Amino acid sequence: MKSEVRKFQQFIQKQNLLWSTEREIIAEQVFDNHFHFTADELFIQLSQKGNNISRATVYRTLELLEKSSLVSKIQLQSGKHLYEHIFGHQHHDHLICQKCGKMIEFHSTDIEKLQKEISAENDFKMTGHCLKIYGICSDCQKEKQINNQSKQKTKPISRS
Amino acid sequence: MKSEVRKFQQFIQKQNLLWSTEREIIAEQVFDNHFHFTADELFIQLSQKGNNISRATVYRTLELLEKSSLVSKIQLQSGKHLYEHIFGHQHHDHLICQKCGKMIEFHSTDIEKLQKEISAENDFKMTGHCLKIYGICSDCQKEKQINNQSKQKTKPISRS
DNA sequence: TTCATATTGAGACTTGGTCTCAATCTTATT
DNA sequence: AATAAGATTGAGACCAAGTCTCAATATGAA
Ligand SMILES: [Zn+2]
Ligand SMILES: [Zn+2]
Ligand SMILES: [Zn+2]
Ligand SMILES: [Zn+2]
Repeated sequence: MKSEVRKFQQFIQKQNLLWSTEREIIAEQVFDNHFHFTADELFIQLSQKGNNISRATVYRTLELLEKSSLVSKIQLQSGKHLYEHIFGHQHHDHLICQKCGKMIEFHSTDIEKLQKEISAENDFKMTGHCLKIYGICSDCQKEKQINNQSKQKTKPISRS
Repeated sequence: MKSEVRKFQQFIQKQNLLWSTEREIIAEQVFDNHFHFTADELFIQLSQKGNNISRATVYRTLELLEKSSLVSKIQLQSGKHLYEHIFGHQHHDHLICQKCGKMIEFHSTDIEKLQKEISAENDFKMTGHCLKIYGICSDCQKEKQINNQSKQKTKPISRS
């Protein structure tokens, strides 16, 4: 069992919930995914590996993983949600390419500090934040020129 | 006709679209709403005033209003969307109370500048951003103490 | 082993929003 | 004012993502 999965198990037990095989299988898969994924993509991955775990359980478990702070959910402008695991990594925010969907992670202690200051000024007890910068990544900027000649060479990711 | 509505009309015409009575009625209502609202709330408001405008048209017009930059859409953690009009105001971001749904607007030129720097460092052509700080507003912090005696006095806003 | 309780799967259901298309409206042109 | 081309609309079907229900099953404590 991966160490992150064990952490999740500890969280579940600390909450007086039960540790089920479904929860273990789902968590293993989540921590195997080294990129952002949707709930449904995860469900399909699990199904394809022969697990007969229902969509409801996948959603329920993702919610628990989020509560455990081992996984975070990202909202895209389209309204869709992505998940990513956090291996005790530093918190990060995202640059999101509106053309190809690519996400670049960054962390700015300056921005984080400013947020805390703004919260304090407003007598607001900050619990979290969400910062997404939208735009066009360097690859897609280049592609624009190429596409002037040969239209639409790479397929855009549908989900973005 | 409100001046913001006239601006919307100009936008519509500049795009070679048609200025319909429905678009005018919807825009008037949008600029009458001095708080954040959902698409469906707007639809109901209009219906209650006796307008027979379809949900589809409300959604279509909100999309146009967004494109015209007179209105902006805000995504909540819950996945719901709110709209707010922007009367040529300065761009702003939000502190969002997770208890009562209250939104406090703020603007930080420092944060904006840092975002531009981060984008430049990543060779990313920034087109927009979304910053939301979540937490508990000062009112709700106080209420916590009151609630220790008399439980749940004010009803939380469901949409948050 | 037994029992109380938590979890699960299947699929109905809900929500928020989009799409379709015939009827209607707008605008430009006569 | 009449016409015509094209844009917009309303009604409701449709869709995707996610939640809910509930009977069957699994878990963990005693
Ligand atoms: Zn890109
Ligand atoms: Zn990430
Ligand atoms: Zn509050
Ligand atoms: Zn606002």
